[in-house]
Amino acid sequence: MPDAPLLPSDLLRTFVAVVDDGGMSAAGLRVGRSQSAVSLQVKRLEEMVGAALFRRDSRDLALTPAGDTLLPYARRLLALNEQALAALAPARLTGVVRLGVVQDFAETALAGVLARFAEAHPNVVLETRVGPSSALRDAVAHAGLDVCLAIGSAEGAAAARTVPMVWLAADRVPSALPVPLPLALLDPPCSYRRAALEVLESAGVAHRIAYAGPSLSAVLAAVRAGLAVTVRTADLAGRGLVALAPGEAAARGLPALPAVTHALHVRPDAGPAARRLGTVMAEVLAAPTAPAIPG
DNA sequence: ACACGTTGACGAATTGATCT
DNA sequence: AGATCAATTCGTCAACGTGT
Repeated sequence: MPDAPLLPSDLLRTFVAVVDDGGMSAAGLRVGRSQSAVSLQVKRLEEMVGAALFRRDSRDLALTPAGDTLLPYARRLLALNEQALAALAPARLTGVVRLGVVQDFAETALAGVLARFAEAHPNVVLETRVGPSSALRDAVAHAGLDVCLAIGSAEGAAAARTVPMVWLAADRVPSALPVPLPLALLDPPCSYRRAALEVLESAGVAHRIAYAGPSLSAVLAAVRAGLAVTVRTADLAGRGLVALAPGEAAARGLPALPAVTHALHVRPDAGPAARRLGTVMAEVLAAPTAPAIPG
């Protein structure tokens, strides 16, 4: 006994397109075939199933009972086809992706992004580097990195979002801060450092740099210890740190801060694995519940 | 006249049989 | 196993038929 014929996916896709679009000409536009090719494909499918699928009443195309029966199966087969391709897609990505992030991102959302990406794309090797925004952007521009998350201009970025800067202090911050205000800041170049110094100077608030260094962890440790306050984004709060609400900050004589832009840059000729990482990170940027991603 | 589907002619790509 | 060639498949284009 001969095997039953297999229904080709392209014929099923055309069949569904004719139903959904209400005609062969429109279906042809959708499936990228001429109208006559669509007509032939429908005819071929009808020959394979041994029944007419459409009733040709004048110019109206209506499904026959056989067409009605086939339609849900066709949709399920096409959906399964898509699912199979989607299931195989992660395994197909291979290669090395070089990612650069600023320290704040390394302290917060990076672990989650790396875990999520590694689970979905186990054959991709991720090389991650932490550095200042300007160096990261330069590296992407000169092919030293494939993807980077930096702060600053969103020009040319694959994705971006703006997040408010906040004053960070130790858990039990006193209602009256010391004068001059002790600050813990990263060494320049640092957008947060620049913003903090600018708003304090323009507001005429006396201040001194109590701690400065290249390590964000050390800056946060100094704040946690109550030695100083600093400026970052709210997602760094917790574990002994609080983000002061604008009212709380104003009550302590701290001036309002500007917002900061987080920008995702992807090398224009990056490979598919790097582009996929860029998509994952853009989703993190766009997610309303995701932690802020400071630079 | 126009829109839409069908049909026939033709060409390119693919498949399968055959040969070396 | 690889090369060759005829048969088959499937696409487009153009002409045609039909209904509005």
